[in-house]
Amino acid sequence: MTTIRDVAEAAGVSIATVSRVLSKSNYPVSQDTRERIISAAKTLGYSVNRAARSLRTDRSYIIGVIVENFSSYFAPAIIRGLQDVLHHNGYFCLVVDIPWEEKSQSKVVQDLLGHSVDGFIFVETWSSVNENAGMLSGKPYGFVHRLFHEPHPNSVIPDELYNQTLVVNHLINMGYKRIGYISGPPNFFSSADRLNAYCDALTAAGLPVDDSIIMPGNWSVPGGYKAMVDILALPSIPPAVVAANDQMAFGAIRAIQDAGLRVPEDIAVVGYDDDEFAKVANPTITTVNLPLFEMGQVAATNLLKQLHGEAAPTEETRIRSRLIVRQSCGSPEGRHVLASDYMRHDPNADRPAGKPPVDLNEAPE
Amino acid sequence: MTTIRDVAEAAGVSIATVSRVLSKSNYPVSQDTRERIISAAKTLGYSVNRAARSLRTDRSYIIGVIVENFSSYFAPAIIRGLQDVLHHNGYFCLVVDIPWEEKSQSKVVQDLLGHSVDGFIFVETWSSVNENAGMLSGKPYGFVHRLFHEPHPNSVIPDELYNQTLVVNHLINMGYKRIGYISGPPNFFSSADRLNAYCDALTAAGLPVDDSIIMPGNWSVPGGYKAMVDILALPSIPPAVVAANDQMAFGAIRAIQDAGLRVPEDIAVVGYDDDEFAKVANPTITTVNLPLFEMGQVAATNLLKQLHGEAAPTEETRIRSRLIVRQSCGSPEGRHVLASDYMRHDPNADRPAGKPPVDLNEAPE
DNA sequence: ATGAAAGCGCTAACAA
DNA sequence: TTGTTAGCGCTTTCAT
Repeated sequence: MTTIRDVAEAAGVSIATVSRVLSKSNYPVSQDTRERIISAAKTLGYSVNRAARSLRTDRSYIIGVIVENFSSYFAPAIIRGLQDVLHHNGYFCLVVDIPWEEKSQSKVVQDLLGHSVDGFIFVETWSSVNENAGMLSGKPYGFVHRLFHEPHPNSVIPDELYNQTLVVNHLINMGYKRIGYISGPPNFFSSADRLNAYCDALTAAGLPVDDSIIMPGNWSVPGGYKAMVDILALPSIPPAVVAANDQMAFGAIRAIQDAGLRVPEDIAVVGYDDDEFAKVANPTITTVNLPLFEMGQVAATNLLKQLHGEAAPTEETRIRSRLIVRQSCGSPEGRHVLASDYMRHDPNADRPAGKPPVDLNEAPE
Repeated sequence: MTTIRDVAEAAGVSIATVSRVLSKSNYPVSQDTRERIISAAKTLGYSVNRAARSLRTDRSYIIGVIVENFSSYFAPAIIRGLQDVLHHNGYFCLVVDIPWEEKSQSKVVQDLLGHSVDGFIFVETWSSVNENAGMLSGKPYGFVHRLFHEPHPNSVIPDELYNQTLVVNHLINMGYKRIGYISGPPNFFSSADRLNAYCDALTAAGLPVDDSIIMPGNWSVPGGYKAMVDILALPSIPPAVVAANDQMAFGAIRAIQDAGLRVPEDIAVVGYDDDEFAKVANPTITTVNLPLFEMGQVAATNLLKQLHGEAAPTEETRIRSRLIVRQSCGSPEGRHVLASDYMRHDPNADRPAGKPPVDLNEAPE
């Protein structure tokens, strides 16, 4: 490995000067020497030894990211959002996937502190770190996609009220007067938020809230199926149903079809999340996307601000989504959005502009 | 932060002795002092400063994990497998999600080298690092789930031949004599492997290989749908079809049902991957799982061996899967496996033994 | 504007 | 078995 000494020698200056240039301190260095140093560093392929820098400055440019389970639907996109911001600011992420227990969590925090991480981000973590901020030894931290517990000022979550209103209003605007609801399980705060948004949207539109067409679900496909079966057994079936997530919408659609009815002609259905179920269901599901990537970006930005000395946020940050109109709601603009347009592993999705697309039927390179 | 000095003082010994104990060197230290040191470290909440250790030993206990896109279906499970092994051996992962370009890849490698990573693991990376191993400056490395290119001795991949044979043989054992095939796109090496396995399995069973019932697909739901439409247009429709992945099986099933036929009664269908499509399709899909977690574990184990001085593997490591019998093949043991048994975000999946299950309808804690 | 040198916390070579 | 000490590569204070 080439060190700062090699560069100094090559440029004919002292290591102090090299450090001043390469560590981007704003200490004055003459333009001439600066250029000599930079070019010497480049030709030698110099790259700073972070361990040495970290030892000296007590800053590592590493952020500890602690995740409950990043095989979850949510975590990978959130972490990509985090890294998108963090990498652009010179930080790396030590990502740790921890099991549920409290104990292993504090052990991981200890170990990360040993690595001199500059801060922590907790993704989807269920347990009570928020109450134990002390163990983070003063390092800044934040949460993304908190699922339970009280609101925490340092956390970034979806704007459930706004998002759910978006899709309920879409049905209202289409002229539906009776709209059923399949809710999430009660212990998730998002269940309550979404249900409230549904009720408020109806009320705001002058429509009555009818408890008998609000069915409890549990986020799952079969949960949606069962809830829909119950709705179909009602004396008067609502012509439109909002499911609190896409999986339940998927189950509900199947229940409707199994009963010999059509979606959206007989009953319109909408979901929430914009996950794969929404894209490949038949019909494809009108929904609202979960802004996971953006949530990660914002959480990272918040942390960066704290690292630059700003105060931590005093309120939760809520991120808004957008409506995605497909077939299941029956509205005209969604008719063309077929499942057959969807390819999950499309290597061309997210491809940076200007890059040649990958032809799935051609050998690469 | 407490340092080795504080511990030495508290235990009444020199820092060298503390280091000998706490760094787990096998240098002889009397049992008595050893215990005093350990207890002092514990009461002081001491945790080694990795930057200092790393600077001194040139080992960081950090592995650089470079991923093409870890929002993919494959990456998260692989990385969990990596971490499962790595964490148990005291290593952390610096996970970096890089865009497609060659240039950003070598920059990331540079930066990771600056962090003194002890090794590299490339997950799903498409570009040609394997040809540029030089830039890793001699650090050990390995690949997981290579998608293209020539075989690389340091890579861990699914045993495509074994796995595909597993599911084809299941159909053969059920008595099917004519079995169609929907293949993956030609540029993936797994497409060729799976197709070969299908042909070999038929031949081994004394069945003819009929090119007219082998249709090209492209991994996607609509690709499977279209391929199946073509099969259904044949003068003689095979009573069973193997799709090279679950998404295409999902599309094929829908095509069959749209044609007014039943799965599995009229046509049996099997897939490959055991992804969500296999679990929620109607009927649920008989398939073979992709051993992603295990692949991660094995790759990590291989790297660990190299770090301990063993030679790198001289052949690709191929990991075997297991057959998962569900409804779509019509075999009796799969009949009870309903989509309604499936909950994607089941917080109780993978829960360590002895841990209380999470009740989705109860508030946590 | 530049250089000399101290020292971050640790490990390991050498001394006792 | 234990202690003393050099030095890993870097940043930063103090001199010049």
